Amino acid sequence: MITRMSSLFLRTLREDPADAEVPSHKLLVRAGYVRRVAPGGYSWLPLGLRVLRKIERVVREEMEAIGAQEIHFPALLPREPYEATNRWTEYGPTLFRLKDRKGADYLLGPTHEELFALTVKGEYASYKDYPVTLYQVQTKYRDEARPRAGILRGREFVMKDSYSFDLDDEGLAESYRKHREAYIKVFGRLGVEYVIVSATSGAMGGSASEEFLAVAPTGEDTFVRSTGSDYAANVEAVVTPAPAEQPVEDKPAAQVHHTPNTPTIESLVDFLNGAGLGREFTAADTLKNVLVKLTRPGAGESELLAIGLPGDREVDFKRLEAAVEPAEVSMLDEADFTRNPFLVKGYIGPGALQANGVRYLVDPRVVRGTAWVTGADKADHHVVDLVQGRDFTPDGVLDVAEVREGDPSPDGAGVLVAARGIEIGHIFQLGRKYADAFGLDALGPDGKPVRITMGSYGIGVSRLVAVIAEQSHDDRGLIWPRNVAPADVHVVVAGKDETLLAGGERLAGELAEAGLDVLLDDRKASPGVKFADAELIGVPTILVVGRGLANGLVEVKDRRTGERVEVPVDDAVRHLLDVVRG
RNA sequence: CGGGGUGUGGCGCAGUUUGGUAGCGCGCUUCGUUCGGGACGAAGAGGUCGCAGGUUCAAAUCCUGUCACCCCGACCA
Repeated sequence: MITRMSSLFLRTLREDPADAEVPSHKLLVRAGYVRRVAPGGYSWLPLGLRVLRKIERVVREEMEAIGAQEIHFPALLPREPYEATNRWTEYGPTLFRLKDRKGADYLLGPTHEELFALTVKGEYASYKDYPVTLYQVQTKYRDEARPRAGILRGREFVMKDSYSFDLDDEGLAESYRKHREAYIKVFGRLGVEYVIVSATSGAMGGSASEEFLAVAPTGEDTFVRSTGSDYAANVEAVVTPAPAEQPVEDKPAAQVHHTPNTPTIESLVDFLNGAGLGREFTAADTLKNVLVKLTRPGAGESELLAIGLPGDREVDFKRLEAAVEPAEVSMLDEADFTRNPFLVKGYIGPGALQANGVRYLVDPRVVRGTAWVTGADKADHHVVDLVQGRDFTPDGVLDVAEVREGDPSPDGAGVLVAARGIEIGHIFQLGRKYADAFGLDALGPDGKPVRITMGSYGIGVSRLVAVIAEQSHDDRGLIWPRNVAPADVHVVVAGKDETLLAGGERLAGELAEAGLDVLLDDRKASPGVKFADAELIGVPTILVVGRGLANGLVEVKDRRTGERVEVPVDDAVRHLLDVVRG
């Protein structure tokens, strides 16, 4: 196929758009792949649509390869199924809701677990029908609080979501494994640099879950990996190893000390070390008690939650939010302290919390037998050697302290290092949450119903366009991997001479004849403009038909390396076929 | 939702402090010259200055209100 730039619906921009910050956003707009129409909403222009379609094709091929069958739901959905799973409420303001003319509630689907479960329930009733995996490539809607970075994070985006339905846990594990393998193939074919990390399951519910994160400094997710093993996890999902429990009997008795003007950890440690207690204290010896409010979706009232963690750590609010999902977290205000006079700012200890029925959860490092310096619930007083399991017993463990580079890896091998990533895929073993909600059963061989177990698997298809651009560009423009490039070869006619144009046309025709997609720059622009546009657009191979043609030579340039070779015109097609087909 | 900022031809911006009826670059049209790294000359087309109200002889500019958008933070494929 030949695409002539003289008639292609394309206008490149010389300057970066004013609203773009990240490279992929700037370049996709400048190169004429996408245009913004609304906050978080983008039009796909011809070149952009080609890249999107190529990614979709790779995704479809790998889904079909594991036996998944494509179906397609409406994006506009009725409220009822989401009411049944409580997600109409739990999804919160991120759900796009609208009313029809009769006042009935609708939503624009953010993800389609409900519909898939209902559809399978409607068609299948026997154990002989299972397992089955269905998928769709759909436009999804999420009313993001703040869309940003162009199509990296829009309110409308294309997602491939698939769902597996199995009779038992072993089947689910197998479906999950197949998806995991399929995703590895997809991202491999797309040339994306990524990591697979343990993840939290968020609003979807369910248990086992892993994320595929594309490595990019502009990413919004932080993940860690171990220097000593292949352990990797989203920071939200890092599990802090608990130290061994210790006996409580041999610990010195807890003692309350007058510690004037020590509302912060730093001032407390300074004071203790000057107090002549006969030992050195560090921030890690103190137990900091942080209070937050939790609001459950649909509930009007919030409840207090106290988190106890070593004084050298902060609460990581992303980890906290992930841990208490779907509840919302907020800070306490002055009114909360007034209402709860037992909370003495800067001197809060486990004693008053538990005496007043505040749920008290501690960091995994705060195990039985450990001794702490913590607040004595009285201004200017702290207690030293308060021992977990003897002097206080928390209500449970909550692992939400910040994760630092250099922390030991949870698997015991190596230490953690951090990096940024963009979520491009997520696989879940959902379990029976949705099957329970809809009573999705199969009649077993013994005549008894078997509750179906589900998996849910997503790929951010449109986001991948931006992710690839983010990972593959230079200061001149985009550099597409072969499998997703909008064309195989970009033929630049470098000059307005009729014989050059004729030569370019002829070569383009031969290349197309040989099965390649050709982008032919037959415009009446100067060579400089054409070269610059070719580099901006980013087709991996550029064929220059220019001054050498008089001597029977054309030039083949590699967009990525900049390497150029002259080849005889008569060898050009064969040479390019070799280059393109690798 | 908290903080910061911006609305002026298709795009990027100046003009607003100090009111006098809109300008620059890119892009676009026509003609000529040019033609391997974003050419040059000449002539053009294109703007209710976000919206509403007010002050004034006169408002892009001052006042009031309002809307929208962008960026940073809290949320997610």
